[in-house]
Amino acid sequence: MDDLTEMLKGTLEGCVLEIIGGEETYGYAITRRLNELGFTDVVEGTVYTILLRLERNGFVRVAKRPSEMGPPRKFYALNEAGRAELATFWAKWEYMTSRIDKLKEGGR
Amino acid sequence: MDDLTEMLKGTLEGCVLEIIGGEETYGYAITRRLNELGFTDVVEGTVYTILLRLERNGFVRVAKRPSEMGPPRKFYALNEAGRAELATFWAKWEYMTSRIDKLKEGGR
DNA sequence: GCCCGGTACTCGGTGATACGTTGTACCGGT
DNA sequence: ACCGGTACAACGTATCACCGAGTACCGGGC
Repeated sequence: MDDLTEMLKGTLEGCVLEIIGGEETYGYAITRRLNELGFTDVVEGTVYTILLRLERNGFVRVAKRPSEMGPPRKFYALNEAGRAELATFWAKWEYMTSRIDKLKEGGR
Repeated sequence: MDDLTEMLKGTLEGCVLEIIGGEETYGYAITRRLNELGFTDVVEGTVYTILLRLERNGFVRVAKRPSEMGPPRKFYALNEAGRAELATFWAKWEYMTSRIDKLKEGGR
């Protein structure tokens, strides 16, 4: 699939929130997960900027833990604000997709 | 619905393409149409920048015609390249939404 | 005749976001 | 000792939607 970057703006952060909401995890693993999901072009640099933004905005709690496979990992988990943000994200997603699907169906 | 601007990036242009694809129309009317559709915050300035971009990228043919309700209007219609671009847009949209819905359903 | 609101388009600048690149650093296998 | 995989951070870049100001055409009310 060719370039999705513009279309992912505003939604990729939501995807990361959803992944973190599912289980406590870390940047490198999140990138792999997104790649498996089909977002093959998403690179680590992108995910880390999102994670730093989430941290700065107070949506996550962070714990640094050693790894057996390399350097230490920063594990992220949603806090209360993060769960609220995730809920608004899905609400917006639902709203937007329904309108666009309506437009696609030739909705007058 | 609160701010959708980030989420609309990359898709709003596709919406405009779809609207133009339906019938030859002009900027002001496209804005009204988007507002009716539910994208209430989309303003004229945004639509005009998209239209100029479409023109610059050779996706539309343009015809200026007088109006009985004010200044002359610039009518836009899709050309061959525009129809192709619209098709790719919907392909990307389909691709992206399916992946994200899978993520939402907890798809492993 | 004059202003005002609605119609219609253009242009310059702003902010947010994903991406590219580079750099740092830990680790195991050869 | 080197290399590839793991793991994070920081810089700059491009694109896009938005905002604001400006220009201009038109009809109706005063």
